[in-house]
Amino acid sequence: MNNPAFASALEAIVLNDVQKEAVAWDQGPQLVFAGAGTGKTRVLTAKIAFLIQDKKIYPNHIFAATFTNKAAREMRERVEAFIGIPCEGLWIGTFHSLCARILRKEAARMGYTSSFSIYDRDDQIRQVRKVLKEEELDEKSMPPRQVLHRISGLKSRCITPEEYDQAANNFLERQFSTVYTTYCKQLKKQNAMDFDDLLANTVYLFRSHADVLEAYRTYFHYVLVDEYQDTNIAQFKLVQRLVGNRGNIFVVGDDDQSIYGWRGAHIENILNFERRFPGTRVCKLEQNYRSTQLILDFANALISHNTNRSDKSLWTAAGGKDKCKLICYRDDRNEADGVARHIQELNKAGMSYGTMCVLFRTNAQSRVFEDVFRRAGIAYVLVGSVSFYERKEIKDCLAFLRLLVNPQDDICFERIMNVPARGLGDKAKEQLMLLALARKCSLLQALLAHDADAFTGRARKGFAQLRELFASALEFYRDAVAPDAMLEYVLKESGYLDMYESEGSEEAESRIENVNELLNTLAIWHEENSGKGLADFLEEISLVTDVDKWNRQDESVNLMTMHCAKGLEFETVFLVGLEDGLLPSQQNIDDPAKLEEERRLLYVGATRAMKKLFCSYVEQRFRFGSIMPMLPSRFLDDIPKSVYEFEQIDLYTTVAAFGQQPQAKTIPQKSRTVPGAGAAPKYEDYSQDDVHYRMGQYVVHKTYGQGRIVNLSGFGADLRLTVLFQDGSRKKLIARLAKLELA
DNA sequence: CTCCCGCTATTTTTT
DNA sequence: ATAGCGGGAG
Repeated sequence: MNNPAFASALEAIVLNDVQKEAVAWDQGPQLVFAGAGTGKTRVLTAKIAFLIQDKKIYPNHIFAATFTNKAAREMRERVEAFIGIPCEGLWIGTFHSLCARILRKEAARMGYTSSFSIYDRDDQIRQVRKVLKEEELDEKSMPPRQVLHRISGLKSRCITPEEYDQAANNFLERQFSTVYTTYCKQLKKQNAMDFDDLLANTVYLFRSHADVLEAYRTYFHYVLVDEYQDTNIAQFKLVQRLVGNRGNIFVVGDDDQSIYGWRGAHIENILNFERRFPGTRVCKLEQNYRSTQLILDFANALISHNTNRSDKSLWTAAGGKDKCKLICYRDDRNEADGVARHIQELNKAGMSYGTMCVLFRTNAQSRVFEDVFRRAGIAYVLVGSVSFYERKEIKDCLAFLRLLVNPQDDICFERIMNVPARGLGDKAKEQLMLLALARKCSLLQALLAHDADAFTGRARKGFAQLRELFASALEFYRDAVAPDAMLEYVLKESGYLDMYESEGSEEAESRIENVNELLNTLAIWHEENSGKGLADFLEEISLVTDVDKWNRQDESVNLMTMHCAKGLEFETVFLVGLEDGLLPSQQNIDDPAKLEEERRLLYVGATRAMKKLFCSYVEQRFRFGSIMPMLPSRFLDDIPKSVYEFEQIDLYTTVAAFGQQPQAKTIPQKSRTVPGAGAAPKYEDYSQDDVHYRMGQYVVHKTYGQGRIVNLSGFGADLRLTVLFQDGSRKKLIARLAKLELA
């Protein structure tokens, strides 16, 4: 180490000897096994800072892949705080967003334009359906989801349709090969990539363009990868190409926390790292700074039953007094009641709701907890689940915007062609398809190129309307009209909002609200990103997940899946639904490798806990519309009884104890819950960055002027305010973004 | 072509 | 239980 300033800064963040060694080593490839809570982020931050300050590498020459955008953002902030200068140039993000960035730049080389669409699952399913129809294959014998899963598997291993076709040697494989080939061809024709393409195409780009690879390889002086155990083969190939034989690579991971095998993650990447990168220096971080020894005993006992792992064992210097609890409840409703009771007890003892978290295997399990918490007046945040951007009405709006950016996108076109209904059904679509085929262009382009005479029957009028709509919208787009104004115009002209307004149902009402929220978000985004365009907005939202937006809140209990919880920590954790068939999941119960992944998932859940860990299972559970008997998870057999306290909760005592709690007056709503917005507020005001909003509060907005808060919904990052402004207008604002001042 | 009824699968996890 | 889909009627 030759920079004294850095050396003292390094002292300041307090690293143990192993961590220090990991940071300061500079002789080639490095693999750091970082168990749960062993200060992985700290090491990674210090490493990047070390490269910049001590090794004098410019931030823009560093390529750092993290698992979520949130992690990337935090890492960037920490590095900046550490070295004291901004690092905008640092290439840090998820593999997907980093690849998208490269591909937008090099799109022409790959036969795309830089405004290519990114297809999400929903778009992919639609595309697969379309292919199956074209190839006259039955959806029953080839379920789109399964087809997609196989396609994704191939792409994540960088197996091209040509390569697959050559290896296909029976009827079924040949049949599938046609589907795969057509699917890829169509995506390309539509100037679209799916999530897997972002990775695979970057690999292909480097594979087929030596000059491009050379340029990037020279550009990036160092490659770092976080959560390396969850990388897939495409990501490995990408890293391998970028690094070449220079050995300038640093990866951090924990094979015990590999939980994404089902989406192509290749645990061998980390287990075979040393073989792939000769001369690797391996460090093992085993000192845990998060949990009590009692929690680690539980976790270690569990994970030691896995065979496919590198040997290690977490320990901590911290003591602890609370033994882990295992509780058996009668049914799922009881379980939620019991958890709620524990939460309220802890809360009374001075622990804020935000320090607690309920973790489950499947999203569907959140329902009961939401119900019970709402009634008990416990504020909660549901992370994940159906995200805002996956809602039907939002996808419709976005489809329209995406079409303006990429008019080749037939999937988007078909989605909104007849929404609201304008008499354009399958027949009409066929007419248009023929025209598109003849001109070798997309559906939208075909529509724009023909006047009404080209169509017959009812389609005539419908297409004329649609054409008008797009012609003016495209003009707006070319003139760079503000995106929110543009969308607003479209929604009005197309009658999209009228469609829901005339419906009058509660559901339609909430859809309109959501659309308004999108308009708001769009307006705010536009205001904050004046240099950027619609295409940037679309990319941002397509690669952002719910966890990325999650912010720790003091006043709400967190609800999420165990997958979502990776990388997070909470003082108290409730692991619920530990039953055979749920965890481990029924579909993974017979495959030893998959079973190990399920065990790791439970391990990840348990190691989120800092002080208290409550585990529970039930005797019967409401599933698939009926009550099913359940047995405790087989994983619980792995754990010696001495490690936890067992308790059997009798139905009647639970109900009695819980019945004494004051019931909230609110009528339980059966309508869908907006993430984080459905909880009945327990307190009147919400704190957010030290700003307290409450009903009736007078506020000042930068553009709308003075107004009064007339409604509050959601929590934390999702806190929404309805403000009645002086000019009489009523706006729904996202508190986090609106930057209101208190009047 | 659209609407409505009844059938079906869905619940694994996500960039 | 429920959303989403296919099939049949209007």
